Amino acid sequence: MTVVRPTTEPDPAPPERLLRINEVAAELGLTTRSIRYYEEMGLLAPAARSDGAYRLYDPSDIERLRFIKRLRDDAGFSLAQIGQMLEDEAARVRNRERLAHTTDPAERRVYLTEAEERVERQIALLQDKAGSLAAMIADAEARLTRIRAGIAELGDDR
Amino acid sequence: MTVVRPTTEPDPAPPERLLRINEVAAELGLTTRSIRYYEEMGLLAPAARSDGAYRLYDPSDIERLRFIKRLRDDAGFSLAQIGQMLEDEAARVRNRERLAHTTDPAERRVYLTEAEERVERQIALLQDKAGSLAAMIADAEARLTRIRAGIAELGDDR
DNA sequence: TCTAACCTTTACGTCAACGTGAAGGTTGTG
DNA sequence: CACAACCTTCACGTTGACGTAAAGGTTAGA
Repeated sequence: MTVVRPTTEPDPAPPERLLRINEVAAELGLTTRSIRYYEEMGLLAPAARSDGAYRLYDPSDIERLRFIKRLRDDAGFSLAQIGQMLEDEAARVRNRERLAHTTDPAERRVYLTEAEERVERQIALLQDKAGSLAAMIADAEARLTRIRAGIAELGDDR
Repeated sequence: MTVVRPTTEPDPAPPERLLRINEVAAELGLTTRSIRYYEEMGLLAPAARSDGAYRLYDPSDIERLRFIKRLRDDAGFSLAQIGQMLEDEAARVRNRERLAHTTDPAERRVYLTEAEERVERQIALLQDKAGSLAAMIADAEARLTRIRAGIAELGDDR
């Protein structure tokens, strides 16, 4: 697999606009308070601050927040659990810095391998939850079967 | 007060012992406070009260509580959501009475059909949640694939 | 009948996950 | 440069889901 590297860099990258907290909140359907609270709890840190200390979020922050919201709303995890799933934020920031400032394959490999392990742990937790949900569905379906058997029985001895 | 053991009577009927709140709590791994709170919130009502107003729970109450606990712990539903899933408790009590006091197939059919509908709604809600969980797992697996592709890429161009 | 171990209701305390000001600084558009 | 519309950091309020203690009644065994 050979990736073609353009010899002259015409910067095809998008403008990479940083969003302020209210824009992020509106896009994700969160409140600014929640976002700040998640930061307090160590779930994320904005990519940057403006000169006047405004929080500025990059696309990966948005992704992270979207993931947090789904964990909270869809899976029903507590923020503490989510924090464990997202793992050490400080390590993430350090890794982001290192990845941005190095082209050394060895270092990049370290970052990516750590990320791989984190995602694997996430999947394990999600699958655990999905498993117990599946068990509940199976239970409910069994009850449904019993109820329908009762109805059929009534129908038989009419 | 000697308990008669009539050798002549095979006693096919189960003892149908009613449990007090602490016995129920111990068996289910809940606190008595939680059980009383669920009652306050309208999630269940004990089958009976003793002369001295002790709460007395029958097997179907235990089943219901076990279900509540699983919805709370495994699926992460709020008590309000659980209340919706369990639907109108008063209707359940009325139906229990009616089912106990009638052998009329038509009436029994009404009770069972209502139960069927309730269980079907429960299953729908659970499957909805399971669906979004599955989507999250798929997402995570996609990210995992991307990360592994990145690692492979590093391995290739060395 | 007495007593320990239950139970009752009432009521205030706690913790997570925010909501809601207050008091003031920042941005960018006219 | 004025000013509305953002943003900042406190800091206290609220809601859900209980914990915990108080003051007293109930049960069952010795």
